[in-house]
Amino acid sequence: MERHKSEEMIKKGPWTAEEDEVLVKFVNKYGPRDWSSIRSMGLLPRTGKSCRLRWVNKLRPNLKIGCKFSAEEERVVIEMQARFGNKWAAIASHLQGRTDNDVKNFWSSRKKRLARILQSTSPPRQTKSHKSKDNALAVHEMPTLQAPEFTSPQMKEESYSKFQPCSSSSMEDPKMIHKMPQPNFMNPNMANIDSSQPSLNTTETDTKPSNEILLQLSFTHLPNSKLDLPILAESHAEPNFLDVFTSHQQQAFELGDVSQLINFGSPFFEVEGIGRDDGRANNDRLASPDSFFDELPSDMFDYLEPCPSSSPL
DNA sequence: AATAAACCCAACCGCTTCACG
DNA sequence: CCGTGAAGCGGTTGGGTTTAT
Repeated sequence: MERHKSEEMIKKGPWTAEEDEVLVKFVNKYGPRDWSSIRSMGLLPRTGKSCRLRWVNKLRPNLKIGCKFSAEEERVVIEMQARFGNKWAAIASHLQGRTDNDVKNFWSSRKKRLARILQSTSPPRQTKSHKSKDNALAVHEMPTLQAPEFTSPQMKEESYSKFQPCSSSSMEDPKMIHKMPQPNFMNPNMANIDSSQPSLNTTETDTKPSNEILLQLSFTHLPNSKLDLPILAESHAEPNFLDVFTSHQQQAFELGDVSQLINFGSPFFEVEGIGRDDGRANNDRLASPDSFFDELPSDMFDYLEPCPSSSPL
């Protein structure tokens, strides 16, 4: 296969120790910028993009290389993902020594683990004819889950101030603070929901945006894997925990098992009109990391020993 | 011991944003 | 204001490693 000469000039694939050395020397000399000049100067046959990525993910100082996420880190990731969506860089900026890639990989591996757990504990799949797409269509019948309502600017501030970026993170960028996603629950990117999926927002979404659901959060509040689980949609396909969640909710709803329905909900979001205790909004439950974490399925996260090289957050 | 499944992670790609001329 | 290139970001993939059967 004949290749264009310019393509041959660009190396791809794993980095060698020699390349790393060159890159580190470059950064030490010029700083972490002008990545494209690494190639133009003839130092490395890599694109600037590739160089930057290598530096950010592997070579920059104070990275926690080969160190699994601690319980505290898991907690931060879970909470921040619930609040802000898949803003991996923003989340990583709050975790010392972690990169967006780390957070992203962590999250997706837990997602896969979740899918597998659900699949392995689900009852035999129904036939296609029985199941049908009614599941999806019935979604709009779901009760509306409510995001915590910021009744005052102070509440909102307090909510954000819980997450301060790690000051020592070399990844930190002053711009990042401004770029920290706001809890715009109307932003489709926030929900980590495949755009092909039916929206779970019920009607009136545009009238009460701040109250609408952030459904991907529910992934962290799975029922215990030993419990009966919803019938998975199309188990030959990639399990989608949106499906799982909605079908579980629907199942509970259809069975009139309100307690199960609520328990599957999120501490951040309450079922509208159905309080956990007395029907009122349980503000004292909102955003409580401890209670939040206690509800996670025990086998979803590792809670590993703190990394020896990590400093307490 | 062999194999499959699950897990982990490095790296790439495409898109968006931003700065600058 | 507009075009362009650099940088940043999120999604995805592929391959190596570990664990389970």
